[in-house]
Amino acid sequence: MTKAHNKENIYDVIYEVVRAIPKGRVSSYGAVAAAIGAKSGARVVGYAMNNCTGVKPKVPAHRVVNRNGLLTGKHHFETETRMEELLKKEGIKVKDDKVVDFEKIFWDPLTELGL
DNA sequence: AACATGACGTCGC
DNA sequence: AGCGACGCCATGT
Repeated sequence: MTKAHNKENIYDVIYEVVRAIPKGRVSSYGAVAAAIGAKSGARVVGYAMNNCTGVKPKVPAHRVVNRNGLLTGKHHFETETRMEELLKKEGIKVKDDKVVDFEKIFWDPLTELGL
């Protein structure tokens, strides 16, 4: 298990960035990783997402996809369809487990946050 | 302390 | 263009 009472974990930073993603927008693990300083730690971002299942406030992990715009983590949600359902509900179109117009709705924290 | 795993990314074939 | 292998960082055993 985690350190529990540790502060400012790398996850907290990741959650913060993910929560900053506007509705109707999506981001990639690599982009978030770069935003937190771990540009090569895309895997760590995914790891954090896996742990965000019981994190407060709720983390919109469904807005985070891989570099291909593919919903690679849909299997980790409550249900496999949960992720695309949430995305569609926010106005994001999902086709074949892939985000439609991913490049257009892509939200880069490094740019949007002014980093 | 070392090995194995993972919701990724990039290079190579 | 599609598939495979290696590399990166953090976590768990």
